[in-house]
Amino acid sequence: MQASRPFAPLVDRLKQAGLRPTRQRLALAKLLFEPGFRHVTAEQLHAEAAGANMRVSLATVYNTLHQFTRQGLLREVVVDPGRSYFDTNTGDHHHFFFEESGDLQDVDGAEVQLARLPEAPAGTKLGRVEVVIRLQRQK
Amino acid sequence: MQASRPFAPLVDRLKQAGLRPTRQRLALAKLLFEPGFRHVTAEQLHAEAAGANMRVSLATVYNTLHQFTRQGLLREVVVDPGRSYFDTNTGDHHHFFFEESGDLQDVDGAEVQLARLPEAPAGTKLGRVEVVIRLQRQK
DNA sequence: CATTAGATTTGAAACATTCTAATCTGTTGA
DNA sequence: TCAACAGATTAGAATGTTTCAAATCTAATG
Repeated sequence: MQASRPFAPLVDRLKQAGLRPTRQRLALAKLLFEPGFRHVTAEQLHAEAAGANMRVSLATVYNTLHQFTRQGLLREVVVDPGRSYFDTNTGDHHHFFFEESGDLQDVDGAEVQLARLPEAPAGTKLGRVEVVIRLQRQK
Repeated sequence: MQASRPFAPLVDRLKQAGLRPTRQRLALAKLLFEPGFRHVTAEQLHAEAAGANMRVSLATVYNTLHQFTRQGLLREVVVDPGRSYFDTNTGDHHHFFFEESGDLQDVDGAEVQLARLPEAPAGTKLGRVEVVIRLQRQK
């Protein structure tokens, strides 16, 4: 009955992604995936880990975020020049971006309908289509 | 008959935007707006200016790009972590992003139809809606 | 043409991110 | 169980982009 061990789901998730479940990766996975969907920067996650008495270097945080992204456990969101956000929601969705605060919020994929899209130019194939809805504070 | 003077259109454009038509701003405006629509980074524009024997510091390039953006002469496009592109096309359009090369290409606004969009959350109002179509090399 | 608000410049600083080389640790198979 | 090794982690240096600060310059005005 593996499912009753506290870390088993995360361990399995890492193994399925082809990543060794090391102490650091497990700690970061815990911070990332247990609280529900989140958007974090590397620096934020590093600070959180430090706050929770997990010793993880910033370089490892970067490595881990990129590995997780490459394996489809995270999605990188680029909306803010000079800072990358990583999104734990890898499903079909888009984003509200609050320009004032720099915050991101998920928008369910069903709430955005793309009725028409151009074809991919010759020699390329369509990847992800990202919709960012920028918001300003109402005045 | 001002319109016959070579720099008059650019001078007017800057003045209308409330910006003093200084030597540097005119030189950069010339590089940006005369060849048609373009996507440039600060570093690229600085190199171009240097190549054309225009003495402009990198700080001024950054200042100018941001001022032009604030005044609606340019549009900032964020697709690449750690680098900002500035687009001289400020009309209704979206972008192809070639992940392999990092190149951007305009997609006319009419080629993308957003049939459904969520409402802006309370206290905010809709800004720009950006659609980025990521492309991978066909294999 | 003198004044001055605004623009420009250089160089340093601030940031985020990546790299490097040394050390450590899960995993594997004996 | 444990030795061996591929892979992971680390600190700190390095890189690249962007911003800042203070001194100098210049376009616009009267």
